[in-house]
Amino acid sequence: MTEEGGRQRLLETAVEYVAAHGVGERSLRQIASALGTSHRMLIYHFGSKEGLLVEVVRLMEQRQRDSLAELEVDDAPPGEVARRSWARVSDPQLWPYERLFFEVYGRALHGDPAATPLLDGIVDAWVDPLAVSMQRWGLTGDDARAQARLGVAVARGLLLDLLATGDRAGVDAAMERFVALVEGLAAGGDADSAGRRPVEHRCE
Amino acid sequence: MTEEGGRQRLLETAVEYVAAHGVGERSLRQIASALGTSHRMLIYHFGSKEGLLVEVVRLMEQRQRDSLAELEVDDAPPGEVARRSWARVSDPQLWPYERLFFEVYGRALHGDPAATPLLDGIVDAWVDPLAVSMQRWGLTGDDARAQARLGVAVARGLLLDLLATGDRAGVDAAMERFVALVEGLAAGGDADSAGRRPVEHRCE
DNA sequence: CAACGGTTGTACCAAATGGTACAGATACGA
DNA sequence: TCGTATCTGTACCATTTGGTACAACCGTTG
Repeated sequence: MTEEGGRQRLLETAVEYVAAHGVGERSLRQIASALGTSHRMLIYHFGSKEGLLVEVVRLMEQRQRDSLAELEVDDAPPGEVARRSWARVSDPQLWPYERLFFEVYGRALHGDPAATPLLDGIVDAWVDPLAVSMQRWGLTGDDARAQARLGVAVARGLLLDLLATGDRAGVDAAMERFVALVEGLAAGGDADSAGRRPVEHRCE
Repeated sequence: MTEEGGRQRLLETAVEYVAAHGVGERSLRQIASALGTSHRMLIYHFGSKEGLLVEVVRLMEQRQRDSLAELEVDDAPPGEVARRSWARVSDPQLWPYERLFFEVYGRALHGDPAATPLLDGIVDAWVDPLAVSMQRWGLTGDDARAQARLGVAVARGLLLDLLATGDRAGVDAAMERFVALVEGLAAGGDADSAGRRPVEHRCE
């Protein structure tokens, strides 16, 4: 009924289903019946199973970019940027989609042609805007990029941890620690401020 | 011919094959013929496809622990620990296994019973020994754990980046930056001192 | 030799898969 | 009203899947 009719709605519910149940072992028929349609319709709209997968991945990627755009990293200090991004990206509501991200990523690494589009900009799309905001904080281009790349890696690594363990507190503590490092307060041993004992102790 | 005969050898080559080609869409018959056997033999030795998967994951996990044990993080300073671990874990020779890791991880997140064993200790097994070594550097228990957890996340996040982009230099720079942060050189805004020069310059 | 347990090949199975052919719907403009 | 283009349901297809039944092979031990 919308301009593109049922296709778009079908695709969106497909993403939800696949995020919840995994894309791996599901057959067209399973997916279709969960979506309230027949596998015939999926073939009609998407041509093949792989065609469906491609669209799912594309939509997923687009959503990632959208949610990235919504993050205003304009002029906040780096630590605040990290903290805010983390709060956003670690929202339990997004977990199904992040699980899907990791699953499709795994597939893409093995060359699944339906999944590989996800790899385009999987890093740069996140690093580029972050790097810009880092530069505003006095880092040179290269250092800004490295710092941004590191930040993205921290977020993804901690997300992997969080999805596997569910240990929200432990993971948040690690992120706090990273923020402290970035803010330059860090290195040390005291619990409350996540690292008072600075560097100077190291060398003597 | 080894104590368990062909089974163990079969399993080991199965891991290699699966690491190279992905575990996702491969059928028993494909795997078998690549291993120079018949699918009948795989069923005989492992009971079912899932049985084979379970063993593959188990072996994979065991190897991870072994390679972890080989890392001597005894008394090196934290930055050096990070650098050494990274050099080890980012070795291109290991990439197939790391791809496999991510793929199986994706599966485990969606509840695949053959993959879930991988989740046990996926974080703690790495964090625990690292935390011990951190404590030796004057961090309290909680901070040491958080720092170790962060380190593991950085490694995994950068690995994800590296496997997707292949941009060795960029990823290494980000890791260098992390090392610099950990060593306390980085502070807030000073550009040139921040991720440039490694440790040796640290103290003087 | 015979008997035996561990191993392997051949042939087979029911079930499920992705995909297609074709006949109806349904809507809409001429 | 017809014609036409977009949909959708039914029935079907060849192929592949994981798994099994059964007989044969092999080395050892008796």
